[in-house]
Amino acid sequence: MVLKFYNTLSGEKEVFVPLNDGHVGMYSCGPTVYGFAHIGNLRAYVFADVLRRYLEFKGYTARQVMNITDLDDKTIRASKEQSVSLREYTDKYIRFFFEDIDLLRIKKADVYPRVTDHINEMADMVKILLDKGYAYRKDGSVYFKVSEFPDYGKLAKIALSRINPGATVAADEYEKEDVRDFALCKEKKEGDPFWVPVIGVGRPAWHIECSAMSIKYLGATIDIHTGGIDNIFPHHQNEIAQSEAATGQKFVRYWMHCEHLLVDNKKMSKSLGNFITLRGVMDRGYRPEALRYLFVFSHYRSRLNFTWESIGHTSNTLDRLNQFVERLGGYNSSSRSNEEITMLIGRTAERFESEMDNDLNTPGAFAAIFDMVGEVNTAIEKEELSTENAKAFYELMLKFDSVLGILTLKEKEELPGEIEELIGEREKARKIKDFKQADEIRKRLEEMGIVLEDTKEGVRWRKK
RNA sequence: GCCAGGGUGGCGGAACGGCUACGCAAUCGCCUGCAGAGCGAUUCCAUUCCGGUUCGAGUCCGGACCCUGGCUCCA
Repeated sequence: MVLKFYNTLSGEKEVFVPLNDGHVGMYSCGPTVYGFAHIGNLRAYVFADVLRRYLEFKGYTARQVMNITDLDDKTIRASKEQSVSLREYTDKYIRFFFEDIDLLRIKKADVYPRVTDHINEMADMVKILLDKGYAYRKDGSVYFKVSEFPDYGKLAKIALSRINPGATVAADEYEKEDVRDFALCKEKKEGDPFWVPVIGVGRPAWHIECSAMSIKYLGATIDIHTGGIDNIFPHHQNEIAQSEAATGQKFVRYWMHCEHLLVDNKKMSKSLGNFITLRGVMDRGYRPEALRYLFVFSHYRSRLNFTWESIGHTSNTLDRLNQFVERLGGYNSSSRSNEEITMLIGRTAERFESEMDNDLNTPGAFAAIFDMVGEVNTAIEKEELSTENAKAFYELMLKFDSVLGILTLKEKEELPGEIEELIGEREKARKIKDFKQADEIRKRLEEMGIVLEDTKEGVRWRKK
């Protein structure tokens, strides 16, 4: 099976071959920490997470870097408004960011570089660009000279000649030589932090940070760079120009972008009142895994329409998947297996992998899983599933979940003695068909948060 | 205005030009002391519209309508 990814740069699915055998270097555009992340931002992080987990599933080791943008107009303005230091202000939202990704079971990247910790690296890079003639100073700012970089526009598929300078901005509003040029460093402003001592200009602009930090932690050329689709232009386009101009080497081999998330078919915005955060989802009583499932269930290159109805459905599916896996975990039967069911294990594993190999086709992977679930349930019903089979399916589900990250299996925890006793009492009552007593105990347990389910293999409990 | 990507059942969401994806919801039955889970069956004219190519179109071509994003330093 061949792993393929859609590369924004070529506009095609390409066979994935990392630069170094068995190892993948990836950079993911991270948060600007001036407020809570909304679920659209979170989708992009979950996408990067699934990608990374799948690379590991395939046997690669991955080194992942995600930037934290703590220096930009928004963070500066907000920290000033609240009269706290920039650091103090952004620390708060960095904490929230890490809480969110923990809740969504996103694996930690290897490095989370903060922009304010890498001013020197950026300055060095700007200096190289100035020395090489790719950049120029103008009134205290530094700009990248787009006309010096012939491939500019290739990623975004915008021809330089087609950029219409006067379309949206008045050309003479900016003191650039060419309106298409973009800022590497911004002019010093009164009261702003200015941290580019090396070249004596204002603070670095947005785009340069990803280039400088990516090169520092992953080298001049990386395998994969991820981000939201709205980063393609100008952000990623500018990253390519800066980085390749500075190093003379290819910057990114595979560009992968995640589509937008819509809410009720509309763009999320505060004014529409459809700005949703993970906390907002949880306040409505949904588990973080339900949101993650919604993300993972759709393809990353499709727009995802979030509705409260859809996340409600999602929750039900998750319950059933969890129960299915738990049922397998505790399965014990004298049933003999047959060849068909044994072959289903390998067949499903293969299907899962070939779907995922196809540019992370998670919806297809889920179809494989659900087909298997149905067949296994039928086998249980027909008493054709052996204990060994169940164990194999159980392990297979856990393996899939190492990529998907949606199952919440109850740990094999001991119940308090009191509850154990009640369950025992209820079993006794059921044996002598004292159902009134049995139902009463079940009700009491439910009030204590324990739900009982009677199955062929005996009574099972789960937390409410 | 320009550029790019889209419009699939009640909802979500897949699909090398070809064989009911899948999930959720709904209805009925089986199982169960009951409940839950599970199983079986079923319902619903699903591919935005109009033409065309083809033995065959959700998929390719042309046109229309609608949606989303981008269009340079946070408009």
